[in-house]
Amino acid sequence: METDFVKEITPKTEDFSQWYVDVILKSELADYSPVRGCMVIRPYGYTLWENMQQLLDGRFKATGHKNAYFPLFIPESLLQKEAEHVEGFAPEVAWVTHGGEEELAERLAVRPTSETIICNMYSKWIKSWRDLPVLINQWCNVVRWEKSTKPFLRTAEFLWQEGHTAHRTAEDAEEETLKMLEVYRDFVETDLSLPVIKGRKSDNEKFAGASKTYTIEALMSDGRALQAGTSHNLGQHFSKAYDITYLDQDGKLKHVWQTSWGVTTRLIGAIVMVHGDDRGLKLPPNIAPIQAVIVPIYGKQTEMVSEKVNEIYSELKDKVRIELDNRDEYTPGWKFNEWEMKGVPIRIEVGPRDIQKQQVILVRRDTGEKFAVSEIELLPRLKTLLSEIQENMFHHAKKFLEDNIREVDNFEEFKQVIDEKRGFIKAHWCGNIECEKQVKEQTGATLRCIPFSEESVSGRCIACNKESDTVAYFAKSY
RNA sequence: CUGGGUGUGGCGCAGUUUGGUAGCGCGCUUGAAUGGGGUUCAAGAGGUCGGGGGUUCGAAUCCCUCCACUCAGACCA
Repeated sequence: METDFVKEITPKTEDFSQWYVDVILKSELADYSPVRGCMVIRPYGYTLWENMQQLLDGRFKATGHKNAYFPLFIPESLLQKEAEHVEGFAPEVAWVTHGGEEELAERLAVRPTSETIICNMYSKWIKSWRDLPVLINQWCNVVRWEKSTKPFLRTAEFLWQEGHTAHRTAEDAEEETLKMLEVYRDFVETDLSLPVIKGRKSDNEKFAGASKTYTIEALMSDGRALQAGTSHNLGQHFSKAYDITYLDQDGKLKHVWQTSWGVTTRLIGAIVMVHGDDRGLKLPPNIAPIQAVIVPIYGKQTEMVSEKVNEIYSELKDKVRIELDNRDEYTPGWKFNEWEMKGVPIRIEVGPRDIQKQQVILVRRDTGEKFAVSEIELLPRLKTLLSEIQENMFHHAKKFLEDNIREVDNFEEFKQVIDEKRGFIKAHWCGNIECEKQVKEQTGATLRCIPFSEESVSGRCIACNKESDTVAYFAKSY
């Protein structure tokens, strides 16, 4: 029945990729642009991003970080100082070679990430143990010349935030790395209603130039995993390459210990893929650009209804993010579909019958539930309903995640689950990179993370069958 | 980057096999009625057929080439 509502959206079960693109275009989150691999984030999508930024930025400030801005361009010589890092990013760096008609003496990289230029500045700024820690975040765009792109999940240019910190000791850096991972988990689970698995990346999957990479992994509703945020302990790799030293209390010159961490507009893709359905988007109330929409039903009493909806609107407009849809050229039914497609959490219907009974009709986007509420109770009911929806969306997604984690202890079963069900596979792993590669080659699944939460249980490596007490999550991923 | 698919008003498509100067639905504009799950009627506007080159009297249609989007892989947030 659902497909009858919005005909422009391909059903999820018919073609998940097409469904995803349809939802993004029709709901006006984004559109393709004339530039290869680059999309336009439209006002509706950008407002969503601004809401996300605000909630994240508050958390960064609360943990002592400050925002700054570093240049878009990075001189080639600077980029090349940390070998592993360059090697990792080289294939996807965009280069500026000319200024006007004149060829530059040195090429400039368009930042794929800002470790190198930030480290360069840190080496100037940091002199003493008293200067530490340095806790800086930057909101910006970065460019990675991707071979194949998909709106929000992978584009040549994307928006993100990157935190870069410098610490006195290895322990401080590790603590910061884990603290920010937890900030991400809290934000993504609380405000985006996206349940995640927290863990560490294998050496093979870690960030180019990091000692350790921690990750939060989410599961899309087609059973593929998505890396939703990463936090890196950079150790002293960069401080040695970029000469960031401080004079410690003991009079010795030492290299700082660093971290970096980031999340991107990719999270918007995750919101679409986890919560969306055949009718379109479903947005968590905490970040929804519009939390509730009023749809008037005029009937023959245009004036009376118009007066009432205006009254309700002005009463609520400072208390929730609300919109009054008083367009005359569309029927109520059309509007219902439109706002459902755009994922607005609550719809408020007001018609002549309701006005008589001094009530309004509320409809939930997450469950489709429809019920009457008296006018007096509208505001408090809206508030509680918004948080109910926020939580319900989380629990719904959490159940899906839990239902799609399968424990497997032999390779045949592993292959079968990946082919037939997808989702996360929990299996023992000996820690050997060869075993990890074998799994990838033969099943297409990658090692997503080594979870924090598992107590060590001994078993046998899924690939080589050796004794192992390490458990890992594997999945096909975006 | 490898392999498949697609490109024709804003969107979805027909027309391409067999060359003859572009059509349908939706949307858009104007007006009227309608209004509790994509409402109806009437009148309009809108296209160098993805780009370039070639064959031909004549190309959306045949040939070459480039590009974009998309799907499945490889690489990555």
